[in-house]
Amino acid sequence: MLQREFFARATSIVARELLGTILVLQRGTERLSGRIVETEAYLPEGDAASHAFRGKTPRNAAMFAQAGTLYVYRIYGIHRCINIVTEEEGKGCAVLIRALEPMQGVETMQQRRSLTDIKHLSNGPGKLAQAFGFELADNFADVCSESLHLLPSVFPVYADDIGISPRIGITKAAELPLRFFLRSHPYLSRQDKN
DNA sequence: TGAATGATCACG
DNA sequence: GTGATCATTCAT
Repeated sequence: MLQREFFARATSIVARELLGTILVLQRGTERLSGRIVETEAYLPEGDAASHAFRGKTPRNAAMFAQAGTLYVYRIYGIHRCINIVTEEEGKGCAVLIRALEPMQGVETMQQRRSLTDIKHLSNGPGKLAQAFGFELADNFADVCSESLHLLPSVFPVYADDIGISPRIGITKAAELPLRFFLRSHPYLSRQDKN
């Protein structure tokens, strides 16, 4: 599985290299997993779109923990989003996991999402958090652990396979190309031209 | 295109 | 204390 050193690097590098890796969550006897196909980088300095832009607060505290820490937050009063903390402890940066392709535990995901179409189970940050059952209680969880970790991509991911675009749903620093995705992948939160 | 839905944070 | 804002989703 991916070690902490993997996450303790420049955030945009981590965001890019997370594409194709497999998120594994063991809850009791059940294992859920999926292949990451879309991420966004939230940089440590000068990134006005980042929750950590104005420093540490109760909500974003996990972003200042060590690399490989899970940062879970509630958005729009309804949904949850999950991030993985990057770089050195205390810098305040992370990668948002925006979409993945379900692998193991599809039935559970279908129940949680109240729908059967696999393409719509986890093609968005709020959707994948719901499908995997991530809660605010999972904030600060260790992504380098038995019950929660990432496995290397089964297939090689070449530069040509990767698309880059501005991040979605933000109003500040909206032009920065910090969203990374597997080009033409059917499980993206939205389909891009390039 | 807009409603749902509520915590968070900056400001004073 | 107050109010604008929000790294979204879904139905209309």
